[in-house]
Parts: sequence; structure tokens; C-alpha cells
Amino acid sequence: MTYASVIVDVPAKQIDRTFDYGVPEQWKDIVQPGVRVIVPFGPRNVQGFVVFLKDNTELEKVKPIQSVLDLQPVLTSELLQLAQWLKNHTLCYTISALQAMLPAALKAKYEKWLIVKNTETLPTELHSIFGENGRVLYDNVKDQPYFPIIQKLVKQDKIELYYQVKDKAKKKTIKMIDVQFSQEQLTSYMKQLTKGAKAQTRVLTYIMENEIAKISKQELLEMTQTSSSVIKTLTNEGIITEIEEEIYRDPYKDRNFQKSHPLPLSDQQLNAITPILRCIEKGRHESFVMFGVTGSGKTEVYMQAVDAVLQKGQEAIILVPEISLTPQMVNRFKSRFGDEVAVLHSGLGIGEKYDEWRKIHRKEVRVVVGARSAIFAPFENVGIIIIDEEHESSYKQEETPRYHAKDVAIQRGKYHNCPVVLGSATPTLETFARAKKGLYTLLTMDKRMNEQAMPTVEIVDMREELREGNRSMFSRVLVEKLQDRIDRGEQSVLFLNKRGYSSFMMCRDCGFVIECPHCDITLTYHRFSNSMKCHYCGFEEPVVSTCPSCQSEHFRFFGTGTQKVEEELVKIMPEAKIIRMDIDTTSKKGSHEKLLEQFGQKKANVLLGTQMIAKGLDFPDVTLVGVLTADTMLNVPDFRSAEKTFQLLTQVSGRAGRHVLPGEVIIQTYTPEHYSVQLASTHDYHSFYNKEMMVRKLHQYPPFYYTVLLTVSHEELPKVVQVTEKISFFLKQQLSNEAIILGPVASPIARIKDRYRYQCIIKYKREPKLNDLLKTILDKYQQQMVREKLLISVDLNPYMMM
DNA sequence: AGCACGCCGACT
DNA sequence: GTCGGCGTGCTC
Repeated sequence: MTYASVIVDVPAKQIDRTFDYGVPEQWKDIVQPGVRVIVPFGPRNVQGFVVFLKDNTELEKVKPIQSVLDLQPVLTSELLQLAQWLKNHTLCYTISALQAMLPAALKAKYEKWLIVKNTETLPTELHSIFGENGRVLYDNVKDQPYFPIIQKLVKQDKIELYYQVKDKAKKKTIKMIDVQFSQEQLTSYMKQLTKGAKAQTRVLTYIMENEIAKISKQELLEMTQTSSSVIKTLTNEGIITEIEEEIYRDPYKDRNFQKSHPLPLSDQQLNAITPILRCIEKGRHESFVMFGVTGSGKTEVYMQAVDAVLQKGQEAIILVPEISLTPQMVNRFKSRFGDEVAVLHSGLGIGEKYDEWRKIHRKEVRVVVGARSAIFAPFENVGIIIIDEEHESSYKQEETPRYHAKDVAIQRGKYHNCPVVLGSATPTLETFARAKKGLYTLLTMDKRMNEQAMPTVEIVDMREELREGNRSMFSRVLVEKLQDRIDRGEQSVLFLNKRGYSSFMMCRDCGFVIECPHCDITLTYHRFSNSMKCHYCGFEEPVVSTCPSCQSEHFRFFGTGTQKVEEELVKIMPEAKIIRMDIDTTSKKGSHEKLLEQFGQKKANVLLGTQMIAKGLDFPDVTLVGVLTADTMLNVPDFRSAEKTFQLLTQVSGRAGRHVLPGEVIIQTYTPEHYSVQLASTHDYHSFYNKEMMVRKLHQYPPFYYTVLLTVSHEELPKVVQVTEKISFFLKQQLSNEAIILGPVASPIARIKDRYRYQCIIKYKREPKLNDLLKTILDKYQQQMVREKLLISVDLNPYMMM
């Protein structure tokens, strides 16, 4: 007898281990590590992953596997191994690690059914509830007044409780018509048709004229203007057969990609690619930092490296930040590598994502371009991993497992003995410091393609504007330059840095601000529904016109939304044609793309938007970039705020003057003297790096120290404070003197969904015991966590300090 | 997690 | 006397 060790889909401490099941004879060939199975677990059935097989078990009674979900393993042995690593590095459960590697479509859904065993014994009043097939969803009846009767019947074994595991992975199929007759057979059949059989004649003529052997049903019906009853007749005659054929939902099906060819590389690009190619050739692992200014041609280098990998018969993973998975970027890869590319990003529906994933799984593609989770692409012969815009915070997952794609990439790079390329114009301090130390190989590209100069940057002090009576959000210089572009038929991009700063309502008399009743955060205004919403818990209430606190009429919006900017801009420059890109205008599928296309066709002079326009855009006629509020990010409680500001300003500036026309950038700010603003304006990464490294060293932050964020939350504040204090005391006691523990303090958002939040931050250089200590803490509070709904979350190397 | 079992208070 | 509260312990 073979036994399978299974990780079951129950995220709980006690369950975080393998359970053994018998492998029924009929499945012994398909049950192998990496396949999903359904197993009985206590009274219910749950999904699980087979992680290994064995010939015997120490257990006395072992249940058999109930069913097998996959004919081929969905996880390779490498990924199963990687899950273990992920578990240790993020302190998550094995099941969470496994699920993070797969598309959401493969996650099980559970349904609890009540099934009548014998209809005759069922009381008549319950007949309508259980319906024709004698079954009903447990959740639909559990709160009904007659529920006790059902419970009784369950006890008497007259009704069965059935725990169903549902596979969300629905493969999309299409009805196809398969022609069985030969041309000759068709001709003779047609001859014996009566004159009245017009529709049949039409269909058969169409098939014969176009020599069709197989066609989709829908297309055939459309082309011949017939109904499916005709198809049925022909099927009954045995002329054609209907078959279900599996299809992929191809999100890019309606587009043609023009084949592109490798471009000749500049000297700098050649210098950058040579060590990577050598590494590919030798088949060894090495991490590269590709430090290339905006417009230096990084993408072309990526593509040629990928080409080399494909020629070697290997596969490539390219990660791009979610936000810059713009059509422009996808197009470039699709054009070069055609059908070899799968694209994975959050804009796809769960079915579409599953289909793209399956192309990888079935080895139908060898290149994947995708956001964070694409790092888990189930390739078995990876030849290169590229992370573009390496500094982007979207590579860090903010839910469990809290992994960073960069760490996973390097782990996989080691396993596959292949290069990992981290590309950026503004590498994170952590990455650049490692490059300087020699841990990563630094490749520099400091010139733009075609020797195009970096745009000139002008900093405008908005305090000065205010002093001189300009109360608008546009400085006089910016207005002047915008007008100038419109006159010259050139384009501008206006960037509004909105993060941590959106429209809220405040009373001008008493200062009252509307806050969420469940979270300690101000509600933000949503124009679409004309309501105030909480971004954390989804609470929503209608807009009021008088102050709830003092009944004043001076109750107004604060903050600058893109639509407000648009309104004001139209007032100043009525002739400006503006395309606005924000969550409101891009929420519909494909609208993001459409807007960019319109801008590309010069249907507007100004593109106005938030984060989403900061990256990857490349339009030849954009010669002016305006940053409306450069410093909103500087004021958030985050040790990376200066770095983020520098990165953003550099990225945005990079949108201007990428081709023939020179570019200009206007940065409006209230803190013009800040080094992140100053040094971004001179495109001086190295000075910024040196300055910021000094600050980090002084304040003992990464890359000089590692950090851990520990957050405790509970409905009662005293409980939270008490637990956090205990934990921090324990850590202080156990860790070395070199470790620094900040807090406990209230989290920046002190309450979310009626739960108070406290945190402490651990900063350390070397604490071999730390991982185990954190596990101990989680263990110790385990019972309390389940009993009292106490929540303790641990984020190793956090990106967000909230 | 989710479910059953089991031991103490307020009711037909 | 029972019904049902939720503390405790188990799931191959």
C-alpha cells in the first residue's frame, strides 16, 4: 500500500503539518507530490496537497484519499521545496505558502449540504425547502425557524450532512462542429434533400464552399443565419458531430502584434548585457543590478538576454510592477516573443489568470511577464529572472505570506543556476549597497538612448507662490509652460502625487473631520457614488452638507483629487484637452489602455493622473512633465519616505523628452530645500544614495539594520497594550544588546474594523535566535489568538510601517 | 478552522 | 427533569 502525506487546506497552527492518507489502487499512478486531492478530515472533506509518498505509515487507521483533482502535479518539486523556504522566511503556514504559488482559481471553495436520505420520511412541510433533488445548502436554512427540525432529522440519520469541495477551476469550453462527411458524401446528401430544406442547403453549401472540416458552432450559425435546430438535424443524420473543445480566454486575442526584431545595442547596453550573457552561457547563478537611467534602453537588454535564454532551450521570468504592466510594456514582449509569452497581472479575471498560468504549466510558453506572483511560474528549466523597477514596493506582498519577490527570485535563481537581474533607475538602498559590497554585480547605463539629454528640472516653491497671492494649485511657471506646449502642439503630463492624501471633508469653522466609525482614519470622498468611504473596512455613508459637530454650513472638501485638478485646469485653460487617469476613469476593463491610446494619437494635450502614469509611458511628443505636489509623501511616518519621493520624482521626470524633442520638468513643492527633491532635480542618484545612507546609518535603519514589524490587534485597547508590552519585554530580555526595540506604540492607523492596533519594531544586525523567538511568541499566544480573537502579525523586512 | 463532545445554569 | 451555553480537544 502506498501512503500520501498531505498538507490540508486548514490554516491553523495545529494543522500545520502533514496528514497521511491511503492511496487507492486506481489512482496509484497519478497521485504524486504536487497534485491536489480531496481528503476526509474529521467530519468534513477538504482540499490538500500531496507533498510526498511513502510505503508505510506508523498510524493505525488511515483514511483513503477521496478524489484526485489533477492529472499532472500543479507544483513541481522545486516549488514544494520553495514553499518550505517561504514558510521559514515569512513565518506562515505551509498551506498558505503553497496557495500563494498558484492562481486563485485552484483554491477550493467549500459548501455544506443537507441531503435527504429517504424522501418518504421527510415531513411534508419540509418538502418545498429541499426541493426536487432533496438537497439544500446548510447556510440557506441554518437561521430559519424550522432549523431545529432539520437538526433532529440529522441526528436520526434521516438527513445527511455533506461537505462538498468545489474546484473553482472551470475550464472554458466552446462548442465545435466537426464535419464527418467527405465532399462527395455531402454532395450526394444534398441532392436528395427536398426543396423545402433551405436552411440545411445553406449550411452544407457554406461548409462545402469553404472546405470546412471543423468550425465553432457560433460562427457557423452566424455565417449561415440558421438556428441550432438545423445543426441538430444534421447531427442526427451523422453528417456532423458537436464537440466541446477547451479554449483559453485570451485577453489579447483581438490584437495584432507586429513582430519586432532585436535592435542594435549601444556600447553601454553591450557592456551591460555581456556579463549577463556570459552567466547564462556558463549556467551559474549571479545577481546583477542593472542601474540604468530612465530611457537608457533597459527593456531591449532584457529582451536580448531573454532571447539568449530561449535559444538555450530555457525559460524566462520577467517581473514588472503591477502599475507599469501597461499595454506598452506587454506589447513590447508580445511583439518580440509572440506566442511564447504568457502575461499575468491583476487586471485579468481569475479565469483568465488561470488560463495564462496553464499555458506555463503545460509548457506552451517559455516566457512569462507578470506582477509579483509570477515569480512562482511553474517552469522547470528557468534560464533568467528579471525584476524590472526593482525598487517598487508592489513586489512585497502585504498579506500572508509576506514575501518579497526579490528574495524568492534569488532563491529560485540559486536553484536553477541562472542569473537574476534587478533593474532600476533608482535602486533601493538595500540593493545598491549590496552591489557596492560586491554581493551583486553592478551594471551601469547612465546615458539615454540616442544620447538624448536628461530633461531640465525646475523646482517651484509653492510657499513663494502663495506669498505672492497665487492660491491655485498651479504655479505661474507651470501655467505658462503648459500654454506654450499647447501652442506648439506638444504634449504634457501632469502628475498628482496622491498617496496618503485624498479628498476628505472638513468643517472650516470647527475643524471637524468625518472619520470612519470603525477605523481611526478619515473617510474619503467618492464622486462616483457621491458618498464617503473608508478605504480599510469599506464603510460608506452619504455626503452631508452641514457639519455634524457644529451644524456649520462651511463644511467642505479638502485635499486635491484629480477631478478637482481637472476642473481648475479647464477654468484656467479652456482650450486644453485633458485626459484624466485615476481609479475613477480606469476602473472599467480596458479603459486604461484606451485612454493611453487616445493620448498617443494626440487627441489631448494634457495627461493628468496619479501613480499609474509615473511609469513605463513613452510618448515622443511629451516635452513637459509637471509634478503638482512633490512632497505629500515626505510627511508620512515611514523611514523610506525620502527614498520613495526621490524614486517617484525621478520616474516621473523620465517621462519627458525621451525621443527627439528635449524635455522639461516642473516640480512644485512646499519643501524645495529637501535633499530628495533637490537631488532628483539634478538626476543625481549617487549623491542621494550617499546622503540617505548617512541618514539611515544615523537612525539605524536598513540597510544597516534589518527590521521586523510586529502588530497586535484586538477589540479592546487594554488587551492590545498589555500583550504588546509583554511581547516587547520578552524580546528585550531574549535578544542581544545590539537589538533595538521601538515601542510598543499605537500603529499609525490605530484602529481598523473596530480593532485596536499596537505595534513594535525590532531593529537588529545579527540575531540568530530571532526567528525562533518569534515562532515561540506566536506559539505562546496561539490559544489566546483563537479563544479571544487576538491577532498577532509578524512582518519580516516590512515595506509598510502601518 | 470547524466540528463534536461534554459538563454546568434557566426553563418547558 | 431537559435544552443549550461555550470551554476543550481532535482532525491521518
